[in-house]
Amino acid sequence: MHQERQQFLKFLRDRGQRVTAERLALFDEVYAQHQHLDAEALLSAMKEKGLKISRATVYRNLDLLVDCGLVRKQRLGRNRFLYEHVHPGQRHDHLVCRRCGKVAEFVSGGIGALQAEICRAHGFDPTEFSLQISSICRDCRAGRRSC
Amino acid sequence: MHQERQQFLKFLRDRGQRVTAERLALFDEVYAQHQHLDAEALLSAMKEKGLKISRATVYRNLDLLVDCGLVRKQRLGRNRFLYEHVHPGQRHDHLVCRRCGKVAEFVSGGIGALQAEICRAHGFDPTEFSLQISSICRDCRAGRRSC
DNA sequence: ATGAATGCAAACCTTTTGCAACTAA
DNA sequence: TTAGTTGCAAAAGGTTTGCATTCAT
Repeated sequence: MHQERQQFLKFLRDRGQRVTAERLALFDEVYAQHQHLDAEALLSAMKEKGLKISRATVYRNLDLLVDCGLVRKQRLGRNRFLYEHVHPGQRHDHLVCRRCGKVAEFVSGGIGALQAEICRAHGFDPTEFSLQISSICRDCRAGRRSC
Repeated sequence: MHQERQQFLKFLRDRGQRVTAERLALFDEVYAQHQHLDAEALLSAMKEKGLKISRATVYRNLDLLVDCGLVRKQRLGRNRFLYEHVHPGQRHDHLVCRRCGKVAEFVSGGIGALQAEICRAHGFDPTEFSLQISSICRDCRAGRRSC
């Protein structure tokens, strides 16, 4: 995480962008959380801690963290983008419930190779893919409203 | 397609819903197209043909076709839902460019089995999944704006 | 000093919804 | 006749943007 912070600072310097309190606070918040987060959740978590940051700044800087390679941004669940900090080494993908939007993670070595192959066959970058499976979760199948 | 039309009519009758000109026209349009479509594209295609249908009716009846099992609805590309009519037998999945939203289709037997396994392991329905791989397409990698 | 970043509110885009008018059954 | 359907326009939900102000360098 210290290394990631360095990476972020270097990224900013290299592009002539500024190190602001808001950027550092957002970085910290993203690394403090270990689930998938949407921008709104991040914003209210920060406000609850008494940090002063606006919605626009959260959105703008999340995209900056994505450009920096520290954060993955994916359209998961129903309508929102979810963000998560990248875990070096261990890649995982997502299983999303089509009905309630619940997200589960899975790791599958086997699928990785097949995906890369498919990307290659269609001219897509085989190193930058992410995989998402949509289905119906147990709770929704059982008709529970809880999920 | 005649069979699908019958299926649709039966579906409506069974649920006590009505056969309207708009519903039939939308059905026809969805089956006339052989690409992924969003609601807006469908709407303007129909307007161009001189058909009278409103945006709200397009959205409402696309969901009806989904419920009927004739249409797949997926969040692809950047912001929109794309719809496609189901091809019986041959299932395919989608490769989406993260940058420009281009969608390619692929068929992979190998991945199907792995997916079902993953769904099962997490309590998700292994028969109703759909798979989506996001990556960067050739054109975007080349920095072309054309894509 | 000055160009970049922020906050605010308005704009945006896609999808959904309330309601009065219409129409299939 | 009457309950389901339509069209319109407004609302909703998430994200982006314009602009004046503030701030890092």
